[in-house]
Amino acid sequence: MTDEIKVTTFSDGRNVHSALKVNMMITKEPTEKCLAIMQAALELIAEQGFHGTPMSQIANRAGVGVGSIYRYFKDKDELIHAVHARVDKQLTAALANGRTADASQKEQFINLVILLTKHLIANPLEFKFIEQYYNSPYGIEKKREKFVAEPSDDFCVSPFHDILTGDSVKDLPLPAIYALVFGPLVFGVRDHLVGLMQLDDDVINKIAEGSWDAIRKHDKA
Amino acid sequence: MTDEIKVTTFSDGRNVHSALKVNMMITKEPTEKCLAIMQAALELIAEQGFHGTPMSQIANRAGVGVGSIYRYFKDKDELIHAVHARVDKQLTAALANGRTADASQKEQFINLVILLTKHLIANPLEFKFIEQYYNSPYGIEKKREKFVAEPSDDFCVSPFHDILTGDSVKDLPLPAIYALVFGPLVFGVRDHLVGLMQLDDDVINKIAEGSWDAIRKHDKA
Amino acid sequence: MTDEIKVTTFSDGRNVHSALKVNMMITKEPTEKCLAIMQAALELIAEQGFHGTPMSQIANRAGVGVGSIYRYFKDKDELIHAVHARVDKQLTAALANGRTADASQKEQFINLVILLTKHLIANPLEFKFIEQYYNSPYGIEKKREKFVAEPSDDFCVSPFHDILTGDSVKDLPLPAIYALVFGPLVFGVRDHLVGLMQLDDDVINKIAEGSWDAIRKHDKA
Amino acid sequence: MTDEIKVTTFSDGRNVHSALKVNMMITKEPTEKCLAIMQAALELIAEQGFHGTPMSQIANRAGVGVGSIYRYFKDKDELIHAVHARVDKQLTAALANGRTADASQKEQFINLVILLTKHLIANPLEFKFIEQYYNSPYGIEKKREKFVAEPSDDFCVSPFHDILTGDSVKDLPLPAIYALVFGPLVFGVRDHLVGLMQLDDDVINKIAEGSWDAIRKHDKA
DNA sequence: GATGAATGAGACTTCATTCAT
DNA sequence: TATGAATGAAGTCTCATTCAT
Repeated sequence: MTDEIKVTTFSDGRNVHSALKVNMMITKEPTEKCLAIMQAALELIAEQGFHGTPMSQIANRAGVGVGSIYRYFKDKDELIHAVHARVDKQLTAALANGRTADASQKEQFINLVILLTKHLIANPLEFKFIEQYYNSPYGIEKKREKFVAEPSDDFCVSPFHDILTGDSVKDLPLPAIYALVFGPLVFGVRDHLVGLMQLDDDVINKIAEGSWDAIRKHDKA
Repeated sequence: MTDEIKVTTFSDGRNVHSALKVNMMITKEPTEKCLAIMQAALELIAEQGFHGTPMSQIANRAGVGVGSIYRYFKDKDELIHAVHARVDKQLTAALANGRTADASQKEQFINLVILLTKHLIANPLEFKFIEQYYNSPYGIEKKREKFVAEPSDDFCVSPFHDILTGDSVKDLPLPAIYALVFGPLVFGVRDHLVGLMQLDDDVINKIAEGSWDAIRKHDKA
Repeated sequence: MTDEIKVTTFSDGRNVHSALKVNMMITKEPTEKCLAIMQAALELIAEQGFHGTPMSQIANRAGVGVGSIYRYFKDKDELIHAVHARVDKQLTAALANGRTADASQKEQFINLVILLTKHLIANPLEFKFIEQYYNSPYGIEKKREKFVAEPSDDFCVSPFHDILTGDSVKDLPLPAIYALVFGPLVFGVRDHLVGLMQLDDDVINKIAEGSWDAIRKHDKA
Repeated sequence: MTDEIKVTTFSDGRNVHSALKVNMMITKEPTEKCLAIMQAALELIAEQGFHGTPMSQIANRAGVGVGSIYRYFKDKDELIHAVHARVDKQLTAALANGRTADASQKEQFINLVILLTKHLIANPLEFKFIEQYYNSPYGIEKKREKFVAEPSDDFCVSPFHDILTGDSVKDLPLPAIYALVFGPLVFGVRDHLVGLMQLDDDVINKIAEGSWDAIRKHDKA
C-alpha cells in the first residue's frame, strides 16, 4: 500500500498531490466549473471515445474556455483519470449501501450483482466510459494496480471481495472468479444498452443466479 | 519483389504464406501486398490502438508505400473493417474444426469454449484487435448488425448456437446466454494476456465448467 | 504583509531591502511589491529567457497575484524594459565609485575594466539579463537610442568616456574603441559564467591589459 | 572526439543519424525545398528571433506547407540546429581560403580577422542568426562542445588555432585569448550592422591590429 | 488595491489523404 | 501499378491579459 506521492506540476509552478486533488475535486468541493468539465468529458468520451473528443469540444459542452480546462487538469490524460476516479467512487458508493450482513452468501452476492447491474444501466454514460477506460492504455495500468495492490478499497471490488474469497466459492485464481462474475455482468449491460436485449428484473436476476452457479461449489455429481 | 521467395515472418510466428492460405477462403485472391498491409495493420493496431498507428507506419511495416494502401482500401476505416473481417473469419474457421458431434451437450460446449479460449490466447494480436474494434465506434455498429440480422452465420456464434438454444440450457434471452458464456471467456483471456493471471489448462477447464454451470438447467433445490 | 518585517532574501544573497535602497535613486519610491516583481523577473528571465518565463511564474516568485503585475507595468514588455533600466542604473552606480582621478590614464582604464568585470561576475543574473536584452528586439532599439542620442550619460559608457576619447588612445570611431574594450570584457565574463574558464584576478588583469594594448597608441615600429 | 550517434526518430518510424543528415543536407544534395526552408528560417529568425518566428511563417516564406517542414526536420529545434550547422560550414569555408602560409604570424592573423569580418558583414543574416544561437540554450551547449572537445575542426576556430596557441601570443587561457579576438570583432560587426558606425577597410584593419596588439607579447617596458 | 480564475488566440506538431512521377 | 513527398486541417497545450470580486 505504498502511497506513491505523484505530484502534478502545472506550467505556472503550482504543484498538487494527486491524492489531495482527487479529494479536492471529488470529496471536498469541486468547483461548479470543474464538475461541468468532468461531466462534459464523461458524456462526450462515452459517445465518441477518447480520441474522438477534442478538448475544444469538451470545453464547448462545459460552457468553458479551452484554457480553463487546463487550470483544473494538467493534461487530457489527467482529466480522463479524474473522470474515471469520480465514476469509480460513485460506483463504490452505490454498492456500499448494498451489504445485507444478515443474509446467506448467495443472497448477498446476488444482491450485489443486481445492485451493480442496475446502477450501470441507470448510468449508461458512466458504463461506457469505464469500458473505454479499461480497454485502453489508461486503464490497463490502473487495473493491475487494483489486483496487485490491496484490492479492498477500490472499484466495485471491495464489497465482493469477502464473498468471492469465501468458502462457498470454487477454488480458482481470483481474476478467474472475477471474470466469471463481471464478464457476464458487463456483457449483459453492454448488450442491453446497445439495444440487443431488455434487461428487466427477471433477466437480471437470472444472470446473477447464473454467475453464482458459475462460481459456487457444486455437490459431486 | 519475387512472389515465391519473400516469406515475411511476423512476430507471432506466422508468415505471409500461411496467412495467405487462410485468406484464400475469404474473398477471392488478395494480393500478397494486400495481405501484408492487413497483417501490418493488425499487429500495430493491436499494440497501439487505432489512433496510435498512422498509415505511414502500417505502410512501413508492410514494406509498401503509403499510397499503395489506398489502392487496396479506400480509407483507413475500410482497412480496419477489412482486418476485422479477416480476423473474424479466422476465428470461425478455428472453431469449425472443433465440433465433436458424438458427445454430450456439456462436453461439446466445454470443448468449444476451450478451443476458443486457446485460439484467442494463441492469437493475442487478433484478440486485442477485436477488443479494440468492439469498444469503438467501428464495432458498435457492426455488432448490432450481427445480432439484428442473421445471428447464426457470423463470429464464433454459429458453432455454439445449437447447444445454447438446446434443452439443457436455461430459458433466457439469447444475448443473456451469450453474456454468461463469452463474458467470462473474454475477461479471462484479457487478464491472461495482460499478465494478471496464468490461463493454464486447468484454469481454462474450470472457467469453461463455470460457464456451463452458469447456463445449464439445475435441479430444483 | 507588513512593510517592515518581510525581508525577502534572493538566491544571490541580496535582499529586498538593499535592492530598495539602490532603487531609491532611480525613480521615486517604487513599492516593495513593485521591486519584488522586478527582482523576480530579473532572476527568472536570466535563467530561462524572456519567452521561457510566464508572467504567472514571475508573480509566483514575487509573492504577488498575476493581476498585480499589471498595476505596476502596462505590459510584459514594459516590465522587461523597467528591469533593464534598473539593472543599467545599478551598473552605472557601481562604476561611479570607481574613479581614481589621481592615476595615469592606463591605470584608470584598467581599474575601470576590472571593476566592471568583477561587478558583472558578482551579479550574474544582471549580466545574463542584459545579454538577453541586447540580443533581442527589445534591446536593439534601445541600443541605438543610446548611441544616437547622448552617448555619455548611459550604461557604463560615461565613466570610460574621457579616457577613451583622450590622447593616449588610437584614432578610431568611438564604437570601434568600445568594441575593442567591451567585446573582450563581455565575452570573457560570458565564458566565465558558462564555466568555460575561471576569471581569477590574474586573468582579469591580463584581459584588461590586453584591451589597453588594443586601443592605446603604440610607438612606431 | 567521441562521435556520439544521435539518431532522430520521425513519427513514421524513419531514423536518421545526425551526422548522416548534416551530410545529406549540407554536403550532399539538399533538396531545393529543404534549402528553401532553411533559408526562410535563417532570414526570419535573424530578424525576429527564435520565438518570434512561428513555423507557419517559415513555411510561408519558403513557399511550402507547414507539414512539409516536418518531413525534413523532426523539430523546430532540429531545424534551428541544422541552419546553424549550415551557416557554420559556410563560415569555415570562407576562412579556409584565407590561410597564407608564407606570411608572418601577425600578417596571417590580421588577414583572417579581416576575412572573417568582411564575411560577416557581407552575410548579415548569418551573423544575426549566429548571435542569437550562441545566446540561447541552443548554443551554449554547442559552444561548450567546441572548446571542450577538439576545437580544431569547427567554426571559425580552426584556422586561428595555430596562431593563437603559438609563441607570439600572450600566455592566457585559450578562452581569454578568444575573447580578446572575437569580442571586438563581433561587437564591431554588430555595431556596423545596426548602423552605429561604418566598418570600412581602414577601420576593419585598425580593429584587427588592435586585437593583435591585445594578444601579442609585448617587450618589457 | 489586490487577486487569480477565466479566456482564446496562437504555437507546435501529427497524420490521413492526394497526386505527379 | 507503385510510390512517397507534399499538404493543411485539426489537435493539444501555453500564456498574456482582463475583470469581477
